[in-house]
Amino acid sequence: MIPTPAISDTDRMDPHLLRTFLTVVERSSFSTAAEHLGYTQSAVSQQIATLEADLGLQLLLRRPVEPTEAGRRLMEHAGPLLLRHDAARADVLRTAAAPAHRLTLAVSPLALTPAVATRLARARAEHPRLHLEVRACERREVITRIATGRADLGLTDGIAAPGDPLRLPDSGPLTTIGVSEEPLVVALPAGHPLSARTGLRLADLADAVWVQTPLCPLGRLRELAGEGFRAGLAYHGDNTRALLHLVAAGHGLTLLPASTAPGVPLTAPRVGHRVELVHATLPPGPATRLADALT
Amino acid sequence: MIPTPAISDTDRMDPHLLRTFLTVVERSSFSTAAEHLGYTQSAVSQQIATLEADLGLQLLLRRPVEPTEAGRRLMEHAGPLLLRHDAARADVLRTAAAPAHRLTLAVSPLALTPAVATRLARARAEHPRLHLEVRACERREVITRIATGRADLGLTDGIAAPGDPLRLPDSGPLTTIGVSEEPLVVALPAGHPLSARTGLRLADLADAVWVQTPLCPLGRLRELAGEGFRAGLAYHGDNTRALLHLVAAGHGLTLLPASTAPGVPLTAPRVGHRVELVHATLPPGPATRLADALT
DNA sequence: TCGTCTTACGAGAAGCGTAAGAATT
DNA sequence: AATTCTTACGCTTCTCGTAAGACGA
Repeated sequence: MIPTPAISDTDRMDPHLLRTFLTVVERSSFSTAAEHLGYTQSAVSQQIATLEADLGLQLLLRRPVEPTEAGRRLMEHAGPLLLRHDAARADVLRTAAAPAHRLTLAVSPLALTPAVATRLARARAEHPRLHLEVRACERREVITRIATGRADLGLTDGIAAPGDPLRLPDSGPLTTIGVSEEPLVVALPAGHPLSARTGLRLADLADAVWVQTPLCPLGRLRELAGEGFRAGLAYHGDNTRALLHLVAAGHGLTLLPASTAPGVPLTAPRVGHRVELVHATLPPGPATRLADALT
Repeated sequence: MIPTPAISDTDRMDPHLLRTFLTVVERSSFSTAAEHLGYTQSAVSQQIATLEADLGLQLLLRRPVEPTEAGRRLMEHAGPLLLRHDAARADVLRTAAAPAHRLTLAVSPLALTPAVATRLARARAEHPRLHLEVRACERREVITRIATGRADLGLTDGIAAPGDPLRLPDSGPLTTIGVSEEPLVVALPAGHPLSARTGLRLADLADAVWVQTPLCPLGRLRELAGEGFRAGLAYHGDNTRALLHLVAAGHGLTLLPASTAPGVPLTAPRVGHRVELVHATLPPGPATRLADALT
């Protein structure tokens, strides 16, 4: 057990220190982080020193800059903490914001499936006066944008067992509603041993080599189906066509929503592609109406 | 949408301001909060003013002190945020803590069922040199104690559909393992109309009047079974015998684990009582061994 | 008038930038 | 020698406490 003083130590470890720490670790550099944050190198150095003194632990190794064990632990907390922090701020400010007639919808790369696009068209038809702005972004950024008020609505997608909700990062009370589900298909190169199989099992998939890409995160597959899913080439873009080319060339397998990978016949067992609508507590007005229409 | 500056506004709204705000709202008083936190009334006043100026919103009405709409919104965020904050700190500090041979186990009032107590005895028998200290506390405090390092292990209980995990407040990465499940029984006074029923349905329960008590939170029942569950008398203690006396006297119904309410024959449909073991990432040592033995 | 919150003001601390100093490559 | 982090030092800003003021009950 860790001894704790009367009420709480809490009142150190300020957000700006955590943000600086996070930036330093991400960039592996005090000076670059300082530039990025608008501080001097000196200030960053002092902030890290304050943090380390406060906790009584070394958080970073210098030259090269790299987190220690304790630093890695703090890393895991700092991100979510700052997200919740920004989310709280945005949520409070939302109470005072005037209902806008221009709505921003953040969408992750694979969220705009044909079914979802159709639904969106129908919803817009019901509210013709509404200016809707769609902004594509990374999957995790959808949540961030909603939480921090940089988008009013969001569409995220992910892999889940049919009927199950997605596991989204925690940023306070967000409403999520399932909008669409469809099968996932297994993309593999011509002549791959699995393409001959008829009864496909999860274990077969786990033994293969997979392209490592945010479009089909291997970590999530392991969560759902146990270990395995060896990582091959990493692809960091959001272009499914390019991804399929990589698969065809034998760099590894991947899973994609059936509608995104036409002509791929092999359905993945036990898992599907799910799209969810995400939003914070909406002010009554066009945002609410659009959200309702989408559901 | 809310306009956002370059990187982030985050670096205001410091933890200590949130803590002060929370305390002021809880106590509905600046002066009492100040005393409790070890500040002057003046300091608290200034802190609240800072917070309000930063957000550009009034958070509190004065005389009587009461949160505004925005204030209530901030309230909902402040608690969880501070919990995560303390949890992060404690988790980092744990990396450096020496493995202790005295373990503290926090338990909620209904967590120590006969089955769990037996299990605990067996686990202790496997590790005879271990000093174990059991600390009873409120249900939500179990999580707080674990997260902030004021306990090494915890046992919480709650109501859940059979097989489902409990819904615990978010305070970062905690490990939870189901330890025991048993039926819930419906305690009701002699001669109550429901006692004659044989096929009991949830809807019947929702129509009745219930004793409002942390031992059987009505909010949780509504989450699981829809609205209804009218609140009767409120009982704030943790004494199940006293609670059963209140039920017998007709103040309302309640649900209790079968082993806690001997002689009550009526099993609640669709929901059960579940006990979970909770802990943070444990240092290798006695804590880990005990946790394993409990599972 | 009493209790309670706000405001004014001064003392101390904290935080940042400049600039010089180490340490590593 | 160049780069990068740390330290010294001064300045500014912040924050708190004391004390006086305002506002309600």
